[in-house]
Amino acid sequence: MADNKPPPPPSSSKPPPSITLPPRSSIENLFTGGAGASPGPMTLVSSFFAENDPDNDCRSFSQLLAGATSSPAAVPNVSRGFTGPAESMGGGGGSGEFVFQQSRPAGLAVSQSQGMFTIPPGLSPASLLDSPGFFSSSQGPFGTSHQQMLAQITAQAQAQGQMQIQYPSLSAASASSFAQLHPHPSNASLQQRIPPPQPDPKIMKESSDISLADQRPQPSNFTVDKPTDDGYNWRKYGQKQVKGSEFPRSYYKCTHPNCPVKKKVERSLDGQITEIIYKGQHNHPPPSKRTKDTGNANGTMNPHGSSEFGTEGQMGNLNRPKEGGHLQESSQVTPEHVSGSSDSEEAGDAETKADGRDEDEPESKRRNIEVQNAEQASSHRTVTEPRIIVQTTSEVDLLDDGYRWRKYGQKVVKGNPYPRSYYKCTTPGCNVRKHVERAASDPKAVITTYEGKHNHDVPAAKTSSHSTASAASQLRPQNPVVDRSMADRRTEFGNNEQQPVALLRFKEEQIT
DNA sequence: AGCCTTTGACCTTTT
DNA sequence: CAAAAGGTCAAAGGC
Repeated sequence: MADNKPPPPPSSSKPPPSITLPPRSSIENLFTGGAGASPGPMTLVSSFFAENDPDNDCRSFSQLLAGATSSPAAVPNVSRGFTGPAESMGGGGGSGEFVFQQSRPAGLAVSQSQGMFTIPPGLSPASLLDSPGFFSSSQGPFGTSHQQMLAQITAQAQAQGQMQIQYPSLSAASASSFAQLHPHPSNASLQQRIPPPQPDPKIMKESSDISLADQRPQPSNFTVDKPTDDGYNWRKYGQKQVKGSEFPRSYYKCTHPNCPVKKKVERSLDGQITEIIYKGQHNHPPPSKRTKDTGNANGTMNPHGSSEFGTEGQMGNLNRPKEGGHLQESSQVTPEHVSGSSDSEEAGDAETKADGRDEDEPESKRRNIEVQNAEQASSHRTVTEPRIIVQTTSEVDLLDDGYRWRKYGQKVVKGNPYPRSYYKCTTPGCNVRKHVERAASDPKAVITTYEGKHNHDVPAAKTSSHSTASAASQLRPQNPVVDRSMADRRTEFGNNEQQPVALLRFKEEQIT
């Protein structure tokens, strides 16, 4: 503590960064709850989805997507965008319960206020990490993308001030693959930075049911000694057993003087990082010569990079000048995220306020917490609750969740030229379904809604592969839609030009 | 010597 | 207002 003295209690003064959805009327509507009360996670979700229209689910998503992706310009405000809603989110209104077919959004992992990214159990982290092709060709252009993605994710986390990355059960595999992919020190940084590949404990718990756990690779692969090694230097200042989690949570602070950034890391018993939550933004560049860190990353993957990205506005200066083109690219590519996510809680306080975000800080934070709690709570093994994932462009690859899907329907939703498609898990006995919808405004933006929980492991990769590729390939889904979207994204990445604004992906899972 | 981790206690926030 | 949970402090010890 002495090191940095974060202003007052972090929690109180810092507003949670939020991922933002562009302030769209529709979105607002969604959130408009009415009551001003701070919405609980559920409420949040409910609000999120609540709509009058019977089709609302669809529309909501579409709208959301539209809002999210539609105007890049909007993106920058995203964070704030949510703010509005957040306030209005009150929930109440609708509170209603959002009913998505049978599912109820219970645990919403949306980080509206904070930027929380949750990768639902069904989703393979691998997908995250790997993009079809990306991983396999880790060094190829796509590889870069992949890295960028990782960096972005991490960055967003930082940028947003608070990020939660959860990895689904699959993650293990992916993680391992990931590790394999990045055996080198330089890569190591990635691993460390992206400890994420590890399965979310919560999810794991939940999913343990799912059994993906079985597939978990040896933690050793991705287990990072220092979960915290993300390019910055951290000092552990506490550890505690958190109630909803069977795993202890460790608290880290950036050792850089005056840097308010904190990080909470949860690890499974085997040492795998199950969850990392960043708070605040670094107000300094990552230690270039991280002695400790293994290679940190060549700048390319700096996690901070992420922060940098994210913080662009705030930390713009710090932005990494050259993190290999990758970073820049990514940063460029995802300014939106950044901006959107950029809000950070602590670090960003001042900035945040400056942004205008503010005011709700406490609330937002609270909300964040709620959301998290909700997740945790929901994450119990009992059920998989629906999760909403907000992804940024870079995360597009996430669409690939590693499972095999068969399209069984398609429908055109009003207001959206793109049909949304219905898929069923092809595994016998598995009733999981998934709905994929593209944003009207941006076909690249895809909302995926999952229903049910897989009762089986992720199908092995059809093609085999090597380590690196393998993971990716394994996870790679065969979902056409996914592929398409991914393809699109890839294209984008390849071009580095498109910067999709924000890709929102909503995933919902429910246990029967 | 410096830095980091560990860990029990204390403080803050939430319910 | 009280209890519970989360988060932080700070001394002690290790590397």
